[in-house]
Amino acid sequence: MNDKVEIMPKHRILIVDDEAAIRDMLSIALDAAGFNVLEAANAQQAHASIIDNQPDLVLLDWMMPGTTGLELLRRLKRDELTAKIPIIMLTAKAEEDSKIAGLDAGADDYIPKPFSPRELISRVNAVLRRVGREALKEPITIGELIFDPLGHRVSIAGESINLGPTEYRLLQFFLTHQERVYSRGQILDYVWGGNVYLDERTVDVHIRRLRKAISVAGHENYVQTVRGAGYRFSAQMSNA
Amino acid sequence: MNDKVEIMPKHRILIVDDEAAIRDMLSIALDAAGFNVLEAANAQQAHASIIDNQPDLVLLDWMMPGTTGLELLRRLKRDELTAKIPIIMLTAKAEEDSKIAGLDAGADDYIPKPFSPRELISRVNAVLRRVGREALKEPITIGELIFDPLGHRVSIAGESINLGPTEYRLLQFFLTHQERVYSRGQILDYVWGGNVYLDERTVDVHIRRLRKAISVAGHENYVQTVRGAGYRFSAQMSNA
DNA sequence: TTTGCGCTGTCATATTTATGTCATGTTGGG
DNA sequence: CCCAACATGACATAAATATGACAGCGCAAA
Repeated sequence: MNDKVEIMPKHRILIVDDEAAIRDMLSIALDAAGFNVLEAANAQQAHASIIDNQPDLVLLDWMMPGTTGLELLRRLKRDELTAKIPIIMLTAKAEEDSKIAGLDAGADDYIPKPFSPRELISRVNAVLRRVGREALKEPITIGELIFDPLGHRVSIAGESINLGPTEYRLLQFFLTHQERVYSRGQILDYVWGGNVYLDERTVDVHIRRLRKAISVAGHENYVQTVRGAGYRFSAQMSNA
Repeated sequence: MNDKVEIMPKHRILIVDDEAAIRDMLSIALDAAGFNVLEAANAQQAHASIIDNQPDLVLLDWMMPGTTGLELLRRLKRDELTAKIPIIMLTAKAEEDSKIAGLDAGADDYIPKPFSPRELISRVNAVLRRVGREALKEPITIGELIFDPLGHRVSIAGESINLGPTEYRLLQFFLTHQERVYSRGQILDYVWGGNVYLDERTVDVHIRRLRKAISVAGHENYVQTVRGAGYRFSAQMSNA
């Protein structure tokens, strides 16, 4: 058997609420429950933080000055890159309407105020468990290449492939964003995380390492160079 | 200097409202803002006008006798041909319900009555801008040729075509400006960018490279030479 | 604590690809 | 039939990317 003693990395939770008091309350409760807490006071901050920090879950207040929670929710769900981040709406309105509209727009759960910290934590965990299962569910197969998120393993034609952490994330990113060109800057943002300052050429090097790793058979040209634009992962071989 | 006097074609806006007074008010405001205005007094007229005139945007009253705005909205969004036309709902109901239902059904924005002409114009422009941006990401298909901006890929009959960055931009320019002649100077400006000094003959060379690249089958004469004037991209083959 | 090893990011250098210009061949209209 | 306009292939150069090497770092085993 394998070493399953892996430490679960702390989940990052972003709290979006215009009232500092509520943010503090939530923050304390979530922190005590072992989460990593981020905060934003409005939709703009929230959006920036989501791009930068890629939180695992967003707690989103329904009513906010300026862009409302619902609008932000829709915007997030419209963008492919943020669409899969689970959202829990918080609302003081006890009406069914809000609940339905929120869920329709893609919220994963809905917590009416007032709520107890216990209930909050329980719902958060429930949503994380659910989406966790879904996100990690099926391995991604492409030709002979199998990417198994559960086992954190990549194999080609049965042979297990050795990838460094960065190459693993890079491959995961590509597999979940196929047939589309990404600039080096974008790749740095999505694979390395928002606020790193790195030479863009670093991407080239990791691309090369990834290519080398998966080039066991003839599986090289999945990762394609698009001159002047960036890189693209494509299942459809570009040759005849 | 060059002839940069390109005329922005007026956007066509369809107003759908059963009250003539409101139609007039909207019409005047939109006309003053430089839009081309169409009108319809009920859902049937509206539907016919949308099919016939392909407006760039529809202003749709929520409450109308007979088929309501919401029903028309749903119908339009169901039909592939009209699904992409942006719709702004107008409503007297200030309730969240309407807003949510409208947005859920696919409306692009929602303006509660009463509203100022200024707000109307601003929202219309905002929606048109957003839709315009999104349109840039849509693949362009012309015969067997597919131009996919997101994948940064051009293919003919399924086969991927190899283009240099400049040829790619040149093709993109032509695809978004079809059926019109552009001088070499104009093409230099649009494709190379304003401040380059290059021999105009350079355009010829790139035109040739583009032609060669897309001439896999018989797809050559999309790019047509107009003696003494420049070049034109035309989908309708000019043979025979 | 020390040692060793795998990972990373950065360079300098090699390799590939794209670009603009030129010389020369073709074409079309008057 | 002639001339101006356009097409084409070749080429030197510039630009972008690939590659191999390397040193610092963190972590885990000894």
